[in-house]
Amino acid sequence: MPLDLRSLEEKWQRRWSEARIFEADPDPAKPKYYLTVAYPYPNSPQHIGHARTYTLADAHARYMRMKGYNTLLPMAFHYTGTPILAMSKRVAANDAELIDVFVKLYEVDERIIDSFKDPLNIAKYFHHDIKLGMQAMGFSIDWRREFTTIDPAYTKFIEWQFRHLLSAGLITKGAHPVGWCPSCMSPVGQHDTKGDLEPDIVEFTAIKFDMDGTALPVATLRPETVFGVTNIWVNPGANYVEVEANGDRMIVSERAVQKLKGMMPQILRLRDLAGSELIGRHARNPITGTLVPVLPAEFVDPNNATGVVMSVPAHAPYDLLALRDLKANPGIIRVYGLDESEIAALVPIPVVELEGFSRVPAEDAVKRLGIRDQKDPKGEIATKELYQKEFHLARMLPGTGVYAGMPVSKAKEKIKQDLVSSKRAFPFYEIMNGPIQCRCGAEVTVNLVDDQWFINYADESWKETVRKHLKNMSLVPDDLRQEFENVVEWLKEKACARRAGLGTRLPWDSAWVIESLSDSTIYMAFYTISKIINQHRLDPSALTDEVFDYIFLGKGDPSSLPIEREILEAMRNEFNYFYPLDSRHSGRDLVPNHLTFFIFNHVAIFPEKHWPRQIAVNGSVLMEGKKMSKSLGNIIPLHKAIMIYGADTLRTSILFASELLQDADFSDSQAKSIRSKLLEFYDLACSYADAGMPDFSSADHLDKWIISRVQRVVSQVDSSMQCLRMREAIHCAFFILQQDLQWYIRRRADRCSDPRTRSIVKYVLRAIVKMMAPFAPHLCEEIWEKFGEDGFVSVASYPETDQALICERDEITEDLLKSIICDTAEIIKVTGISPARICYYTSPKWKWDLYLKALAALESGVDPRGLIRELMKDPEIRKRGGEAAKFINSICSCTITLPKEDRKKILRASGIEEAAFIGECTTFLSEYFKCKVEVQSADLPGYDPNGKAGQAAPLRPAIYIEGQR
RNA sequence: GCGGGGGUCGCCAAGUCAGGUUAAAGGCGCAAGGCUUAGGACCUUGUGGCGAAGGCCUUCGUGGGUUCAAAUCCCACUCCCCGCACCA
Repeated sequence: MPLDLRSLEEKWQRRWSEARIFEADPDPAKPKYYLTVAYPYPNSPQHIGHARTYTLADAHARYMRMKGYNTLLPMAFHYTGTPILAMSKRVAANDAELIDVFVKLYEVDERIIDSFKDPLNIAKYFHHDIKLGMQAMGFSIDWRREFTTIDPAYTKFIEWQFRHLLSAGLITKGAHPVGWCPSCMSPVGQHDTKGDLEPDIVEFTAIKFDMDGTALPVATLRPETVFGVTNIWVNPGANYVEVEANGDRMIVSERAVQKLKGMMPQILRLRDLAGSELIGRHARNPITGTLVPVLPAEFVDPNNATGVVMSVPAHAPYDLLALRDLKANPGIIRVYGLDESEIAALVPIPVVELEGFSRVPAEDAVKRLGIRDQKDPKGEIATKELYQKEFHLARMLPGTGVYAGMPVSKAKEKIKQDLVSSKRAFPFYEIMNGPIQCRCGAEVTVNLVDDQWFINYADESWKETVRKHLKNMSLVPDDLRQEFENVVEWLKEKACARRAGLGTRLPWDSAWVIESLSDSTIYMAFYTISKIINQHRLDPSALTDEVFDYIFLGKGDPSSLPIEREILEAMRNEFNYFYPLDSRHSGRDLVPNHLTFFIFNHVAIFPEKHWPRQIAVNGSVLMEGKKMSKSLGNIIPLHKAIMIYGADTLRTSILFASELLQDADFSDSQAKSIRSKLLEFYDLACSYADAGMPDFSSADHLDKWIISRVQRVVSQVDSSMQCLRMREAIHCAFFILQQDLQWYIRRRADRCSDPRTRSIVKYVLRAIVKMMAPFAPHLCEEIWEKFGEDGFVSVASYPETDQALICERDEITEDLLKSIICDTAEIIKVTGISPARICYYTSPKWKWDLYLKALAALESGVDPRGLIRELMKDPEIRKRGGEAAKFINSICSCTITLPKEDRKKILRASGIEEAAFIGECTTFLSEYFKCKVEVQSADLPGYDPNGKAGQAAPLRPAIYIEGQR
């Protein structure tokens, strides 16, 4: 009858919970290990991708627990944010697409979907679902510490954190552009738009050219070229509007008026006018004072930015082309009554110099690409190319005042700042990937929020502290260090609050809700006290700043605080015991934000001794080689996957799929194979459950070999686990060691039921069970119990290597046997002989001497190039002449390529009694090849019809096979 | 553009930092044999090419170079993925 994995898993989950083995309390007698994983956002069920991070952390926790640490792994739920709110709005609006996702994909009962109009119900639903999944996966979590980020106590904690940041001067306020829905009157993120488009906001500089008291704001991405303006372009066929904005009069395109409303509080529409009305008028360049004409150009897009463009023909291909087109078209000049001579006099004014280009780089670009006129689509390419080259490589020319000589990349920022601060220009924001629609149907605009709160991650002294601490932190894997260092450098102000969503209100400005990446930076500290808050149902109002100051910082007088002294001290004690955090786990997508914020906030709030020690990061999960996505329909919800494969299989498969940072490819066939391997292992273990304790003193060669292998594997797996190389750990503990065990059993074919053999097999199995317990804990508990062991394997001690049980000589000889078999089999295969008699000739003594000499020489540092010469020095060898020279040649190449460890091993064994050993194996060998097997020493071979004995080398006996082809 | 990661023998994937355990682990798939009434599972073997003796040849994105020795070190090129923020 097949083993019912699910009920077995539930049984052990129940027993763990009853025995409370994963509940960790401070214990001064034991070293602690505290690790956390990023808590989930409950807006959808978790899937296999989420499971990877959690399984990794859990296996890590289980390993540390077995290593003797008082290990704490807590969990909470991140309710903060807007996506849940957005979903509830869509439910309220009866959005069929979303409801379909809930019902079909997430398998939510249709009857409760109506309750999802309340965002809290969505969060609670998936919170429950995710928690059940975590329990079904067997995660060793201390659930007494669970909380959500909208619990009043947590809210108090976040308020405390933010007041600290504020008083440390790390909170700033400023203007910030956001994607905005004018109909919903709220900011839009990716999840609020049709097609889940993230608005790509780009900042133009609108430079005000004065035209008789009314400004023409020319929008540009290249404000540094304002020195080279020859004219202004407007589209004669477009509609323009004169408006009053902040007391300024200006003329912009019809479409730009709407956009301006988001950026300026007061927009008054004065009059409409056609673009053509502007043609022929003149406006003054605010930086050079030059008066330039307004001219017509079709390439000007009234839907882009202000719809008014400055013309810099020296550096902008379109401007150059449009000017050329106009000059070549006297008809147009006449239609608008323009001054032909004035236009003829307009020539490019160079502003920057670019190596490899003439004074008018736009000319070069146009020529090289063979662009005809302003309608040619290649103009776009030329513009991009020139923009990039000039931005990175060009310098400002002497005619540009204080900016002369500056690289363009610097001058651009500087000029923009100067123009804006002197009110000669203003920033104009445009959505580059637009038009984007809000889910409500309205078109998304840009809104300039001018009272946005920021956490100032740009603060230089803060960064410096973070840099220093980062150097002391362990990063797993360390490959990520560079990336973290880069992120610390790039980080700027982070908008830390929004107008909507679930979460904690800013304590000093209740119109704002702290957003999710900002309220999740130091909550690992909160777990240490949430157990006590939950147990005592503490009144959140008692959690004052002073209380937190005392618990987390040791500040203030505890007797004056509004919490019972005993409870207060218990909280302080929990924190002091478990902090600092020993390891923080998360997916690699959180490196540029959460994980870095986590370091920043810790160093800002806590004293140095409580700064985090380690970050462990894992890659994501692919399904059958493809990225998981709703549209591909290849997202398997976790609870479904557990039903299909079982928790142990899932855990092992995910961790075995790839090493830490790589994306792990989950495949059905791989998982099924892991499951059958686990079941097979269970069967094997059960059949040895009643074996006795091994007696190492009576061990023979083969026993010593397998015992030695166990030591090697244990030591390898232990070090793999330490650096979270779980794939490697499973590989060695489960696959490699089991292969060795198979070999052992096969070699013992004749004496498999012998009690000594059985006790040795059980000894190996016991080690595998322990090493596999972090990965397949339920199955391992079951075996552990069958083995008659006391207690849970989950809290048993991790296996240790016993150096005294490593037997190098037995390892060498067993390897020798395997290589003999391999060689013999190859000869049989190639020659097609069906063997009747196999003779082995072991190496003569003089070859062994020479071999050891070669090894010793290499070990003492002799250059491989000089090895032959070194060996030839020996007079004994020279006496042997050609035979020796030939042998030396072959021995050199094989000793040089021998791994260092093996060289040492063979040297330490200083020779092997090969003939005696192979002699012991003849029964096995003749069984293996189903023929007669004999061994002779090549020193004096008795039977050697083909003269093979001369080929014998140390650990490489000569082989002679007789038989029919 | 800036930054990060990656291209390994059908697929997945170790190995690269510390060059020689490497024709290159392991898993999957495939094939043969064993077991079985059969299937599944399991065990053994094979899975670049050639080979009538354990060998030889070619191979780790491409092209060069360093070295007694290169998947690994250096240079150039090429292709793919991911992040760039207010959003979890």
